[in-house]
Amino acid sequence: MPTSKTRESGALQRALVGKGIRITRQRRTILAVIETATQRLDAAQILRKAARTDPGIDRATVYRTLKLLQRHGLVDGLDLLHETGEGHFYERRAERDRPHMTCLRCGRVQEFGSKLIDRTKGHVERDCHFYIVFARFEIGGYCAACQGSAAKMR
Amino acid sequence: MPTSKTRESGALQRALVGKGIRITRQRRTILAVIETATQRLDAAQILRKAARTDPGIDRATVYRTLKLLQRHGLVDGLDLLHETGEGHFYERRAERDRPHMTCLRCGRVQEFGSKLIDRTKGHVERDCHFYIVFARFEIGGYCAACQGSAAKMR
DNA sequence: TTAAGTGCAAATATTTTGCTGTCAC
DNA sequence: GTGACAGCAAAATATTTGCACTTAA
Repeated sequence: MPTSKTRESGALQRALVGKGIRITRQRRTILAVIETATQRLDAAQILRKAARTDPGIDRATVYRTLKLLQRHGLVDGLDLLHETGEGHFYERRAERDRPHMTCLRCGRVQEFGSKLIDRTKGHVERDCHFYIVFARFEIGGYCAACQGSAAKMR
Repeated sequence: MPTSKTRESGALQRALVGKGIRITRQRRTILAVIETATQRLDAAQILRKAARTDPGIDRATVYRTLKLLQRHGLVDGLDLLHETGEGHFYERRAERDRPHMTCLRCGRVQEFGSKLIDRTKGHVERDCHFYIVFARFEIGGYCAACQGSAAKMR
């Protein structure tokens, strides 16, 4: 499964340092788990992976760290936002803030930029008096290469 | 509970009947709660609201009904890419394909329509040769009523 | 009638919290 | 040195399950 967009390693940690937040060994471990994750993880999975690096790490520390990251907008607690309704999963936030389209057949993800999206956001802020914290535009379908070979869509 | 936008009432129930699933008083109550909800509800909220109509209703029944609805794709539905466990929040499935904004403080969801979104989709289809199956545009932030009182995080 | 559904209570699972000793800065 | 943090254990929440009794179809 594709999509290997290199992420700036250590970005989360730098963000925390930039906010004057103390970095501990445990936090470093947890951040690394989240940064290198290839899929969304729930708290238990994060704990399990973190424990491979740091066996003594405690669940409470994981929960507290996730909450910290959420407060600072560095991860999305999907149970907060429920974008999927699935709940209690965590992932880095940045990835989803960029508009992207996912091919339902080959799984490839492409980003796209469009001024229209910014205009839409401006429109919402102005007309609805809504203060936007984040916006996601997500498209699913079939990419050029997969069209034609794409049979059914659920 | 006034829903400004009238949704076809009883649609969930009809869907279940259509699938040959038995309708009980408790299920009818729960479906009504979900259908008339103006925001996303978690299991406890659904239970509380359902209990106003049917005081004896049990949490286990709520959980079992939610699971049933999920299995049949009537609530929450699946996420597009990673399907997984269960969740904390539930909503009618149809809502999510429409552009909406969620207030991070009060949890209220408002839909909005914008021609700009359709234009963006057209743009993607044309320029990227991408066949769109679904598109979601989701905004999180603070609604007019919650602004100001929302400053704090910690 | 009778399989499916409900309530109840107890079992699990998940998340939070109070406290104390420790470590990052 | 000191205030923030981690670990531990216990509490608070949330969800699931076994079983006997009901009920929709």
